[in-house]
Amino acid sequence: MKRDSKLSGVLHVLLHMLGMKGPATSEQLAAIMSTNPVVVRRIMAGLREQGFVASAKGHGGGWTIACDPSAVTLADIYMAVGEPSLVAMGHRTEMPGCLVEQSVNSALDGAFREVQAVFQSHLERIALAALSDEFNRRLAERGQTLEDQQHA
Amino acid sequence: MKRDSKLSGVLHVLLHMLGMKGPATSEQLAAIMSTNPVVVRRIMAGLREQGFVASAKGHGGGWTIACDPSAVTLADIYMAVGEPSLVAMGHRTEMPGCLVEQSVNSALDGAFREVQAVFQSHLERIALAALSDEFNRRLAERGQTLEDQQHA
DNA sequence: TTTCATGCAACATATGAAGTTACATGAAAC
DNA sequence: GTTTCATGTAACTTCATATGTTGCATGAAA
Repeated sequence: MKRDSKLSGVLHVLLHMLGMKGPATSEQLAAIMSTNPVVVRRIMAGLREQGFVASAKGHGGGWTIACDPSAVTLADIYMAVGEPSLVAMGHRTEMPGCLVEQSVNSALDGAFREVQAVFQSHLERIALAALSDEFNRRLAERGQTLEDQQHA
Repeated sequence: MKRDSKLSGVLHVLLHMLGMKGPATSEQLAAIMSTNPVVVRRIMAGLREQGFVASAKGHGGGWTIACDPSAVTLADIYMAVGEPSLVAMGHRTEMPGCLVEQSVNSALDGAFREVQAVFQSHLERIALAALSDEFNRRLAERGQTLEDQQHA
């Protein structure tokens, strides 16, 4: 299965934005993620709807953080990017008339539901600010500056 | 992402086999799963390697259960079909030189690892026989016979 | 009014699971 | 022993879908 990397991508972008002063354009963010500006806008649209970031058109426009990073968790971001399904496994048919398949599906669905709940509760425990702190710890460990990373 | 349904499919097949007397051909099992005999053989190959089923060529050949269903868990079957990744999410790049991405990846990987462990431990708690019992309970509830289901 | 930026729809590409075809191998029936 | 039936497997095709791309509309600042 092709894995969904929206959450990974948007977190990457957000952490970079936390280390920048002014607004960042989609083009700048796309360069950081090695992708296309349109992809950035697409992913950020969900965050804008939830008020985590703001966007501005025209000269000097771009994206800015519009929330308190210590009050927003990875679970919030996950939901903002559309809650892409964590689970890569599924059923052969979704409407089984076969009782065997019903038994199998209900057993597996139980596991899938548990797993999805564990995942979201794990993400709830991590604030954006905590991720940012973790990054700064790594930065200090290497003796690098923030600037070094904006172009990595 | 296209979801992997090997585990769901093979469990469906195994439960049907538990309710059959003689060997079942790939063609019969494929009919039950509404798929192609080759797909059945491909999935069953892993189970044969682990000794959970046996196969025989020629007249009267086919697949038979070769294990004690109460001693084999869904986790065993999951491993036998190749441990397809449970997680449908991933990273943008697997070898990030960027420290931001490293921080993001390590946070998400933590969640993914936890989730995968929870999943497998959930499966370990369900024996094949338990699934089969569950099926028979549903069957009785409906007042049907096993035969009805072999053709559903 | 020109330039820069987002907003968004429509289309293109790439990846991987599942389906399919073709043929080799080997066992039972005759 | 040869015909029939079944698995074993490689190679190829199909299909779903995440991501990438193009094109154009909208609106703000210079």
